[in-house]
Amino acid sequence: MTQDKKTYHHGDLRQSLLQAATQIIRDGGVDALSMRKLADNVGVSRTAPYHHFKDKNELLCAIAEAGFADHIQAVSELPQQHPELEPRLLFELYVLGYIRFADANPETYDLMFGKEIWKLGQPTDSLKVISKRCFQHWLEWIETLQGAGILTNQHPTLRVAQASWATLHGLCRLLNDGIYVNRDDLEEMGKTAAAMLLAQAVK
Amino acid sequence: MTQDKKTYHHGDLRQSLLQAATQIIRDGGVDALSMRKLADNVGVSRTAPYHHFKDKNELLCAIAEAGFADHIQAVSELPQQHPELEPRLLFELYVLGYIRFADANPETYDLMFGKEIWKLGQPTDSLKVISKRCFQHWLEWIETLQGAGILTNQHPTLRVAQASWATLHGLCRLLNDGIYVNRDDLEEMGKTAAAMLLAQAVK
DNA sequence: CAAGCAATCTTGACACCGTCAAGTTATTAC
DNA sequence: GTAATAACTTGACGGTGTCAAGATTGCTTG
Repeated sequence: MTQDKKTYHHGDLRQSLLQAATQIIRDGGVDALSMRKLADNVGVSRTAPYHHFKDKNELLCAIAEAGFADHIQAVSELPQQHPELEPRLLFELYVLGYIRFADANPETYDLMFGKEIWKLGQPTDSLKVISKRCFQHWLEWIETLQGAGILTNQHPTLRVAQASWATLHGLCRLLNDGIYVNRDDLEEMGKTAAAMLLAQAVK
Repeated sequence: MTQDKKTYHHGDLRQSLLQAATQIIRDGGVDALSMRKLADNVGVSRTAPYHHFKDKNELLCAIAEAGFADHIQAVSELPQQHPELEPRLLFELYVLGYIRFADANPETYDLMFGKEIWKLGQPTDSLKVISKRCFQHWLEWIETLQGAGILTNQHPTLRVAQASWATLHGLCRLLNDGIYVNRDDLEEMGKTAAAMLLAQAVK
């Protein structure tokens, strides 16, 4: 896969690195990504990437950031794409969309919400910002649904948002990590989860 | 920390390894555990551990297994310790117990339900058995609660069990991985989650 | 257009890691 | 007591992230 060098200066190394890294991760998981292999893959020396990313952590943050951007965009489009849908169905669609994203990009999802970055590494400032924006988005929607009376009002918005997010997140993790939840159950699980969250509102 | 060797044969290396490994993990996380440091820590050569565990994966499985045993025992004791409690409160206690366990032993929890073993490594047969038993336990309880009418009957027991587990698991992961859920919110979060799951039953 | 400076990329080195192969020592079984 | 076996050792291999120092190039300013 090593491509022969043409010029001393690569030209657009940063972008090439991100692209190649994303591909490697998609193929073999985060653990398949090493700075050396990545560099070799792009056709530069082992330490060349360090001129564009302080360290591996920063590279991973950049990938996660792109993931958040994708996620936010996909989610933002939903209401506009289905303006006729009533809130409950839209909510279900959102839930399914969330789960499908995690299923389709398990490694990116892992990076976005995993301990690799948040606990072990140290999230970039820009990553912090965009991840917060992602949750904020959810929070606002939960508030809307609470207002519309289809989500419980008995708990603060923040709590409901956290709890519901946890449900989706937990589902995705169980699925992606390969324990307790089977891939075939995905769609049904998503609908069950959505229904259970919504059932809440009935007083 | 290296202790000087006394005899060529250690005597009870397997146990010592497990103990030391658990300690290392508790202190510095799973990533702080290396076979070499572990061996050094116990006072044997680098490859001595390999006579008791096929590889690192098997060691980790053994630790996770012990974690499951602890968890199952703690949970099994609950109903006996509080026989007077009504199911709803018992449920809340269970939820809080679950979360507290994850909070008190984040690294073990990670090992028990994380991809390190289930996705990347390969779970030991005995680990598979005990983890299944753990979930089975939960499943049976959910069934009981469904029977008592304090958990929804609108979805199959398996689905409800998966969804509720996912909620707890997701909460613990967000907390332990350091994203979206703060450690100070723990108790309140647990109660909210328990309440949201139970609110379900109201028809 | 030339000179110098900064950005980019290189090789070399270091300290780790998991684990295989082959040799050594102690314990156990006959 | 001797043979087999389990427990443990050192040596080695290929892999990792990343620091330091040097080479090459492109850009800026005079």
